[in-house]
Amino acid sequence: MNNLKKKATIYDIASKLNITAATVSRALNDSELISKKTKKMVLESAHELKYFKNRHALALKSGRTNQIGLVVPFINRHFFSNIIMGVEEELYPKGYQVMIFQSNESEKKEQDIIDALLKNQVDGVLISVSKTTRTKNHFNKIIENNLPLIFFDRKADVDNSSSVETDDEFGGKIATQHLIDQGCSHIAYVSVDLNLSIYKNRFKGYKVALEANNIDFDSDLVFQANSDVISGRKAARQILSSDIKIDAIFCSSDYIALGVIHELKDNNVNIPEDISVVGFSNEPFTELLDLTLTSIEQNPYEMGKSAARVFLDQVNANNAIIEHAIKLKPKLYVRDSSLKSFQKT
Amino acid sequence: MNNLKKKATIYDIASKLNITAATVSRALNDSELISKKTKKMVLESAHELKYFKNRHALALKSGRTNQIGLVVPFINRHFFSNIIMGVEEELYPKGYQVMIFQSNESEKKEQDIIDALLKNQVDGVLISVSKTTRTKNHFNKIIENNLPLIFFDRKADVDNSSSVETDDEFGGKIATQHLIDQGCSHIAYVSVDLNLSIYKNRFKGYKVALEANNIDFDSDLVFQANSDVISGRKAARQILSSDIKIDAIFCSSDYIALGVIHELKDNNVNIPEDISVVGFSNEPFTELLDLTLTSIEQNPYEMGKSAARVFLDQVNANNAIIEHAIKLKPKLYVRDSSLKSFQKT
DNA sequence: TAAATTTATGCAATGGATTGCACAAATTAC
DNA sequence: GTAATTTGTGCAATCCATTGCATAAATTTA
Repeated sequence: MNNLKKKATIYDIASKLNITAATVSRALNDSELISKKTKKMVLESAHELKYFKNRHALALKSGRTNQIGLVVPFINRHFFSNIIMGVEEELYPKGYQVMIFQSNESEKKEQDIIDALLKNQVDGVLISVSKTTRTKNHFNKIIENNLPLIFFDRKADVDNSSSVETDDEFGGKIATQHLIDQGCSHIAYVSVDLNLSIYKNRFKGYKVALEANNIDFDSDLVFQANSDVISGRKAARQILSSDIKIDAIFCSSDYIALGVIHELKDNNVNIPEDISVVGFSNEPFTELLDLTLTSIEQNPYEMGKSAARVFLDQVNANNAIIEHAIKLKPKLYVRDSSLKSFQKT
Repeated sequence: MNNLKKKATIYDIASKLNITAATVSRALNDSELISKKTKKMVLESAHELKYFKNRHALALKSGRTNQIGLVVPFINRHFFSNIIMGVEEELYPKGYQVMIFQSNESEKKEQDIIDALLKNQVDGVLISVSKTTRTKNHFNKIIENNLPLIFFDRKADVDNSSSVETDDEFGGKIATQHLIDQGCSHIAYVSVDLNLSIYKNRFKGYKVALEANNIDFDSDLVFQANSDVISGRKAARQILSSDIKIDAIFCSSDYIALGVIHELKDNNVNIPEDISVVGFSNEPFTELLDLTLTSIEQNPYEMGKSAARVFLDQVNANNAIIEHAIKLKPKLYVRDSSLKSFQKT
């Protein structure tokens, strides 16, 4: 009943050719101390018998698994799922399996996942740190095991690790510069928690751009919000109800920008004629809106690829410690919400 | 330099307690032919030494890997990434690792992935078939290896496999019924390729609902489109330029619905007063629009959980062949685009 | 042609856990 | 108190591939 075709092993090849498994192994691994004739025979037989190395035997023997752990807060976020795509695309052809885990933004879960990964003897860990994480003992464990540790998007301060991030300051700068180029000079900034480095850096870019254009920074133009639509609406209401004159709003998140737009429209403010709006992240919905939203693309796919390459680099250097700190330049996508010359056709 | 803490093995426990590894193994596996005393000692030592079973040794010995293959067309689609979440949530606590792969809608890649999975000796495969897949030899290979094969969302006709799908006919029916309940009687239907079973079934549901309400089906009200915004616009233009009177448009995809809405608005058609619009899939953007879109939620997260449970069922039955064919009921989300009583505040 | 090298292969242990079989110790039966 | 059971452990093989060491075969050197 059970007609499983037993998988071929090096012993099958060996007995077929009347040689030993050791010879077969050497032939398959391209050892120099094997005759060309034998090598050829072995490779042919291997092909015939549809032989493939058994990952688990290899892992058991070598301690290396050709698996890496990839930890993200949530896999169903556009940003992270595209990072995953990039990582996979880069590592799969090199024979690595990518094990994906979600921390759900929980430090406890993050710790558990890392324990599990170490138990599984992964060859390295790529991780985007959970928002609630305050300690870094679990990250150090990875380093102590002499495994490559690469942070992407959100990093922790861990010795001997690498990181790939968005150049958020640059993103903040080009967004602001774009608004200035459109003729805006009273640009409000709506930020998410300024304690988080990504938002701090976007804010910094905003200020840098203002300064570069000789526009005085005005702290009254800075507002705080959470990264959601409701918060965006609230921020817009606050802006409108103050007596500050404004001709643009730069939002540190697309969701905030969306809320802002809804609220402005409800108050009969013309976008972008009266007020221009720019978001951040280039979420898929930005180009699906009636009034499409100008935003900053972080290119998560490239971030994933980049993180994967850093990992490969470390592996190729025999896990020698190489600290990469890569910053990827984000890109501005100009759309209806900020293009003053825009004419609805 | 290399201060890797060697991981503890059953031999470490054995020598610490002056017993053999065999005894330790039996104690750890709760064998009945071990004394309570020994069992207790072993469990304590295991805890002390932070012992964990080596997956690879287990896999090598048993041929079972506690890994399953999960194949989706693209992981960065809202629908599929939520399925993945559901699968993980269900299988991770049971000790399974979920290996995620993308077919990119390519039959060749799908075949390669399955070969790789079989090479890796996964314990089962959950897959959503690529759109371009025409053969099923690769699926049969899985069955021949006596492994559980579970299709989700899109299935192929393979003996001894199971499936979890959306009840598309039901979805089509409730969407149509909702429009009828809103007072519509001239309901256009915009379909994607009617050769694909999911669209065929949605269409069927549409017709069933019409019939149940004594509305004659009119084939002139059926239009074809691709699942994107441009196609939706085109379909709407076609509908408007014909002299057919219409009071609702049921679109078999949210992207089509979005294009339809854009086009209708551009032609000063009031939604939902003049024409109601309903989409399908409940994409995240549907509730972010100025005019939110009524749609059908397929609950991919539950689909993933359900598929995982079917897998566990088969495993628990010792891979005995159990053919599940599950249909999940989708749910209607009523929003602005179809609610006639809707009043903008 | 014998001796010294080089080249190619075999032997056997290793990595970690499981399990059928054998056997010793403890328990029960008579 | 001895025989018959039952219970608990140990031994050793197995899963598959790798690799240090030993050795046979082929080649070169003298």
